[in-house]
Amino acid sequence: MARAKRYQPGANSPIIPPVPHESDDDRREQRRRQILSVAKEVFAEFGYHNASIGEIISRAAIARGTFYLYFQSKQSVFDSILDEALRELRARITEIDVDDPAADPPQVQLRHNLLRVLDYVLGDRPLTHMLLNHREDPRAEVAERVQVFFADVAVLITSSLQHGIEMKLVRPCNTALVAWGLLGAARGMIEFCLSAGQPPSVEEIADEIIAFALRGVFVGER
Amino acid sequence: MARAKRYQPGANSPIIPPVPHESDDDRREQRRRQILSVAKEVFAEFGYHNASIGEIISRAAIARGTFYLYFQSKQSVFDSILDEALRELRARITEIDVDDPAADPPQVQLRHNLLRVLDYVLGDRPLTHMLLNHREDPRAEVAERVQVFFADVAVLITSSLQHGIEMKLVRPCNTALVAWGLLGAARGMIEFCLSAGQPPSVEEIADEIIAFALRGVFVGER
Amino acid sequence: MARAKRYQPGANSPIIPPVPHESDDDRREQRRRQILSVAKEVFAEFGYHNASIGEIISRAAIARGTFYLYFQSKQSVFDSILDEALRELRARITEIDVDDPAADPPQVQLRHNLLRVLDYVLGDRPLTHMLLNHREDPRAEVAERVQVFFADVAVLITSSLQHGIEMKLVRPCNTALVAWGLLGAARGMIEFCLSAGQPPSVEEIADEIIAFALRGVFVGER
Amino acid sequence: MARAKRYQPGANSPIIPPVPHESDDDRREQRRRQILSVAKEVFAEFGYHNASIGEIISRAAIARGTFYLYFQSKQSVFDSILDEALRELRARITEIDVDDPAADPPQVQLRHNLLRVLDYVLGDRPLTHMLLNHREDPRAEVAERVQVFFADVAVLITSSLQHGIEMKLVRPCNTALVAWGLLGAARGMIEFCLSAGQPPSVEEIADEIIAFALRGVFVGER
DNA sequence: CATGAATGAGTCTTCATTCAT
DNA sequence: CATGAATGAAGACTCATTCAT
Repeated sequence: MARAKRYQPGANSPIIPPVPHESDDDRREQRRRQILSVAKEVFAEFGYHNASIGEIISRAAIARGTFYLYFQSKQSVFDSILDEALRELRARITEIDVDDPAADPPQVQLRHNLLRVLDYVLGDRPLTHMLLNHREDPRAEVAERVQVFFADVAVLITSSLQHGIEMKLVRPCNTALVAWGLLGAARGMIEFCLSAGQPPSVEEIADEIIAFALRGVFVGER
Repeated sequence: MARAKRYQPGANSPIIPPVPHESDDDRREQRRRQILSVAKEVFAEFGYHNASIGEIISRAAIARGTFYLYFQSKQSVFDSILDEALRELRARITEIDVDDPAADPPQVQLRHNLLRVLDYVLGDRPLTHMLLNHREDPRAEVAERVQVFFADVAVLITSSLQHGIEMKLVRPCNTALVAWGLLGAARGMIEFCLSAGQPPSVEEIADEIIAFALRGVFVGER
Repeated sequence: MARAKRYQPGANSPIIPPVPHESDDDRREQRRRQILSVAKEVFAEFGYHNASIGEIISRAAIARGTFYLYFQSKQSVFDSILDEALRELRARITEIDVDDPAADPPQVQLRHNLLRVLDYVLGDRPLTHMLLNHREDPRAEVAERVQVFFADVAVLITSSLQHGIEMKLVRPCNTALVAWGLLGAARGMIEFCLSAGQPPSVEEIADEIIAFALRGVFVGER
Repeated sequence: MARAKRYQPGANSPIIPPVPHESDDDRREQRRRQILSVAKEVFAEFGYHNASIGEIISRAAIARGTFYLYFQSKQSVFDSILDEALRELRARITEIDVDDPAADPPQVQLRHNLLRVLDYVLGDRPLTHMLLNHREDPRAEVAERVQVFFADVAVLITSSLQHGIEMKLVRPCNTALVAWGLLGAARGMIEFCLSAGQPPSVEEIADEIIAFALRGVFVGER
């Protein structure tokens, strides 16, 4: 029947659409996401090296071979998780526009960025663990992209600061250094929230970061 | 103080050398430190898991068995490195005294703290690498103590902030959150310096952190 | 002591040579040969692919890791075996000299070659098995060198035939084709001897091959 | 005869087609032969062990399960290929009749045998590759039947030689040894032809083998 | 009959640790 | 004390085969 469905669907099937159950692609994607999700937990819990395929497949309740049906290697699951997260994060970060008079004021834009990022990050503990803690192995494959991601964000912040200085909104400073400081501050706060019993709300965190950044960086009173 | 014991043995040991030739204990201690030093490089270069005993003993030019004569396990060298570093760092961080009128003003005390820490940290790249990047493996053996150390520092900062608020020196805020933010900012800047081609001077970093912290945290104009 | 032996041998050792037991290199070489020998059997018995490291170490009564102390990989043991055999065989095959009047007559030279080769080959059944039967995997790594070896020998024979034709000793023929025929004949006879209950003596085989070759190839009566 | 059934179906099947559309059995047989043909290529190209079901089904453009609808196992496809080849070869080899005065002279009979065999063998490269190179694994499943086939042929030759000696046509010799030699010579020449850029014609090969065999084996001035 | 997702036994390889010399 | 050969547990990955649809 499967064959008929594939090779001569019209010949022996009536009006009713031949796909009552969800499509194969959907099932495949579901499985993939299930494995991905389990793997994320395992990586968060054990770290890349101590995470074993055995643990992953055991939690996912699949066979060894099944894992390799969806991912080429341990490295590749890890990469997939990271890639998706970084893509998602990048999408949530937009450069702050200080030129357009129609745009929100910088503080508001910054707040929106922060809220979007914090929302995502604090909603996925295992993932955040991975992002914050997987910086081992500086020379080799594993940590590379996390580093690169943070570096990218730092560049974004740096150029915003530069811009701000030119517009007299930001006090003159070593922009790169301060950018890394701001980024680090955000990471530090997120780290705190992860380990805190009852973490502050996303809004509170965002506001604290902003208060911090505004006062620490911006010119003028406040 | 622990440091004194190591670097100025003459200060608290009697005049007469305890043995004609270099004492066995000294020889042992020398060897130990040599291994420790090499291991630090290797851990910094490869990360904990990819660092192999083979690499360590090869660089230290000792035999496999010799390594285990000085350390119980791979884990234990790692611990030793960390322990010493953390001890050293703790010794360089003193709680800021805002009560004693004879003491330096808080900003100066803070600056001294920072200079002492940055001095140590930026003077030992491999070590800093380890401290910043070895946070993998949250549940298991490896990262525990790094986490604990940073948590300790955060507590120190938190209580300083608390104190500051009471004395109206610091604006009211979520002290723990801000403490982790400050700590993160410092780490972020240090991380930047490690990867930067020509890092800023220790003083510049310290001043930027302080400018940052003062404005971000302290009350009033400035 | 071992250390003294290495770093200051003269300082604390008397006249007696410090190496009463056989040298470390000798022991290492012994071990290596033992593993090599066992591996040869296993390869001969199971074929390259079905031969497992497990079988080899079990027969050699060594641990898994020990194997990898002496050989980099399964492939590399196999290569070592082959390399040695081919080196040995090449050394036993000398081009037949038909020009030098002081040399033995061609038949005699040929006979010596054959005797030397047969001696070696029939004295090491497992090896011969490997050489005759490991021609699988035409495109990949394994069989390459065996093929190459036989091709080399064929070239040797071909040029001898060519020479022989020029000197009117050999009947005109498709030399390459006949060379491969002669080589095949020899391999066939050897194969027979391996499977025969009581194989003919080396001399008998050599003589039969020669009778065969002489008549099949040489010009004139006989 | 089996061959007739395959290559000249019209010869022994009635006029009326047995079914309106192609019979199910025919379809099945077609599929089977298609798989067999692809598998032969894959085995020839990769060798038994490196040949994967995946490669076979991919080239045959069928599903994994379908393969197992036609063959029990990887081993069994291999066996089928071999069985057919050996059946075919056996059919092309007839014992040389030296008694019947009406029969062709021995040389001619031999030549016919050779031509028939070479025709088949050189017309199917993949198959020949398999026959010549798949002799790995002496103890286990794979190579057994190839060995047996060649042994059978050797026996055939041996008895021919025996007969020839009795009739004073062949010089006295170790018949089994010489039989394997002849067989090996043939294989060697075929091997050469497979790897040669432009192989000699079937006739040339046959004649060279005969020249070789006649002179090497037969009595008298020739 | 056809399909292809799922299975899991089997292999190679690494590396921290031990111990006889 | 020093040595380094030996160990073996652990882990990643492959692939022939099955079976529900």
